[in-house]
Amino acid sequence: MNESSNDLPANSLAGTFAERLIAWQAEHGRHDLPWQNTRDAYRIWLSEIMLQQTQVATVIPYYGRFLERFPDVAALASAPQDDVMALWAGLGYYSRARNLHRCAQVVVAEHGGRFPSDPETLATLPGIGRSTAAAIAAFAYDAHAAILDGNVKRVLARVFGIEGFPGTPKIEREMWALAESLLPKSDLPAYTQGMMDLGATLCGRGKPRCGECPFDSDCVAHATGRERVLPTSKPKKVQPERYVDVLVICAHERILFERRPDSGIWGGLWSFPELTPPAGEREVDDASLRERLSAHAAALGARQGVVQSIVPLQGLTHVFTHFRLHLRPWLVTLSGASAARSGDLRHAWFDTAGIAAAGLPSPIRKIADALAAISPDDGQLSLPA
DNA sequence: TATCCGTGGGT
DNA sequence: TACCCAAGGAT
Repeated sequence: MNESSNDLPANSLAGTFAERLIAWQAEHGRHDLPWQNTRDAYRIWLSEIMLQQTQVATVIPYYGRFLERFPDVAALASAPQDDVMALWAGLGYYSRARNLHRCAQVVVAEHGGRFPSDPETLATLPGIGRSTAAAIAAFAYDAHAAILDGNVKRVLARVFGIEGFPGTPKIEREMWALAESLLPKSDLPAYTQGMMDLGATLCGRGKPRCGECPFDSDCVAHATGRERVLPTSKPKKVQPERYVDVLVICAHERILFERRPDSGIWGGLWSFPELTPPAGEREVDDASLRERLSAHAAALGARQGVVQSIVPLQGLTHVFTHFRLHLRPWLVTLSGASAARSGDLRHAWFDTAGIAAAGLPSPIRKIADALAAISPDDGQLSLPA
């Protein structure tokens, strides 16, 4: 079947789309990002994973630190997961880091340490979906494969006037077909980079610079004055609120941390032990709350001493994609002569150096940093700043 | 198929 | 301020 027969819009642009994009990329695209100018599939793969749902400027420092610590896939595969998580901390979407680690191990164990060259095989690896597989294959091996990320969706929606939220399966199917029909026969790296560059620079979400665009005269959205409404935005809904009390348990100049389970929010990272209020009992009285806090803290820190004081710290609200989390930290100071070590593998006492090296989610890092600023006199905490 | 999964920047 | 959403994938 001829792929260009039915799925292409009746648009004269279709025949020259790739040529014009490649020419524009050579002249106006980006050529000096840290992960460009290499054919090393490891480096390309690492960048693509970090760039999933994450902007270029955010990724750059993480990418450099990561490569320095893990220069090749073998180094990453043999590293402890905790080291990987610590270098990823702050970047978000932590399942990416766990999948990255697993993927490296699979590449070493099952592919001789070399990334597969075809997109179908790449897409079977952990953390690599259809679009990421196409990007890796195109950049590293010149594969004839289409990407479909946020940039491409925005460009296609505007240039070809595609209505409807691109997150729905129907629109997404249309866009995959269109993206594949537009592929050139050669120059796949330049073409793929061009789609990303156009979407990230001229054809950005906010104010598209249509005057500089190679498709200016052919863009449906521009011709109809719909640059600002295409692509159709995601239907919004009210996000739920969650409340949680966290225990900042301090004893012997150390703080107790709890490793979060792999599944769920902040999976695999270190956080403070938490106390989720019973549903519908948000407004429990202060005394009973303190009683529960104290009991929980005493149970966790039993071998470190007895609860000496409980002091509320500055709370904060963290906004996630699908809910808002209200964090209420309590500083619990234990007193006692014990110098016992931490108990189980899920818990660990960190001093300031340990905190600095640990993989902490951003809001938890923020609370920890604020703690270090508390002087011993007014905070009853003797951690050095 | 819809939901879950972070964080930071832009408007 | 509040909202949108980024080089998406897994379940």
